[in-house]
Amino acid sequence: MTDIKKDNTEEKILSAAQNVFVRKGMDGARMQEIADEAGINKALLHYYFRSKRQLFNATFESIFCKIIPNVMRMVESDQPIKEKLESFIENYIDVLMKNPFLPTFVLKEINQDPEFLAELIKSSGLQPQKVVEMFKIEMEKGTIRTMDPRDLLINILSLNIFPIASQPLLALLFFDDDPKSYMEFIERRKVTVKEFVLNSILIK
Amino acid sequence: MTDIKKDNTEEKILSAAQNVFVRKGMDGARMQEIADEAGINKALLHYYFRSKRQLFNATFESIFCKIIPNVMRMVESDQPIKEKLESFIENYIDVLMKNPFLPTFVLKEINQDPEFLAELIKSSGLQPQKVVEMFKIEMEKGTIRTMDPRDLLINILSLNIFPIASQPLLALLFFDDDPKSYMEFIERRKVTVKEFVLNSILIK
DNA sequence: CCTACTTTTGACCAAATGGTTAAACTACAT
DNA sequence: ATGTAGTTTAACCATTTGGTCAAAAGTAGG
Repeated sequence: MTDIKKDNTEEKILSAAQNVFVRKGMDGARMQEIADEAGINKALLHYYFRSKRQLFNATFESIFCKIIPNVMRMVESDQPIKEKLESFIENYIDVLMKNPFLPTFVLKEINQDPEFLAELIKSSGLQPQKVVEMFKIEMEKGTIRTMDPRDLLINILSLNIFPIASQPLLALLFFDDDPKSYMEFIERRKVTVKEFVLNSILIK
Repeated sequence: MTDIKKDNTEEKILSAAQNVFVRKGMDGARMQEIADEAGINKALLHYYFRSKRQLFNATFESIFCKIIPNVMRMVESDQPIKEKLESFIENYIDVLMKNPFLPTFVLKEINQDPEFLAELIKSSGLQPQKVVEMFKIEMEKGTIRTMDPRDLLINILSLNIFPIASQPLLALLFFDDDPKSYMEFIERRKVTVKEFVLNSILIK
């Protein structure tokens, strides 16, 4: 029983912490609010995670891993480049749509603890060089236009992430502040971003 | 004399507030730190701006206006679309490079006070519809590929802003955490983003 | 020099906040 | 039953924080 109980409350805490931290950010979040959201006593937070910082870092890690992972799947697949890119963009936008606040949160807190972030990236299995290498090879094969492969990857990430991270502003500017029609717009981007990118780089 | 002195300290406060708020965010910033940075007494902050919120809003407004303005210049110019887009992208990346923390800051605090943001946009003279209209006309003329004009504008903004807003992360991932070589990369993007966009939409 | 004013300051306050501690509770093994 | 280990809680604490206030300092005109 002991272990089950422990895991249970630890999960409750982490989940509550995610909600609160994502809404309020590291500095804006209150330990009391997290405790309330988890339905437990505040001292218990410190029992499981010693300090606010540690709780925050644990939270950040779990969120960060959610948004990052599937870059690598693109590299390992053996489809032709066009299909690789298509499924990558589509999947990625899909993941972001299901967690629309996470990109904002990550951007917000990127500066908080640089060493921790570096550590996190190292241990996350992310290997951007691999992706860059793959693009290089395709360029040598002549399937896509020659350019700095880092530009290509960063462009794709920009097109995927930014419109979601800045949703409140863009929805206000272009969609009458209606989140629903903005999300429909993002849904359509699964197609339009693919077209935009492929039109730019594909050699026919 | 009265007015000059007043403007002076008010400016000092605003400038100090910008530094601190941009570094620490709304919640992380301390009134005392802002006062120190401005070299004045903390009570004076409340004398000029009644509350932290008001000081923050004033700060946000002044920063927001810095990054937003030159969208409209693109519309009003009478160059052909290709040149319009080229100079827009180049100018915009240039502005962002000179204020690399501002995009992060705006993204961070976009959620803080939605009504205030809406007010701000209204009074800022921003008219995204105008830009959208312009793109539509060009598509009808057949100079650029047909697509949702909002997509086009948002794509360009994404490609310009995101790489700067997420500098700390991207520099860590692709540039050995060396800010200098990352900024050189951004400088090169003045050219490569133009190519990327024009390649995608221009009809030759 | 005096007066009316604005600007600036130091001292102060109540509330909030992250964190601690000692006691109570739980479940299991002996 | 009793002891023991981990878990949970209420009460508490030191510090920080945004904000106030009355008095001092500065300023300009009469």
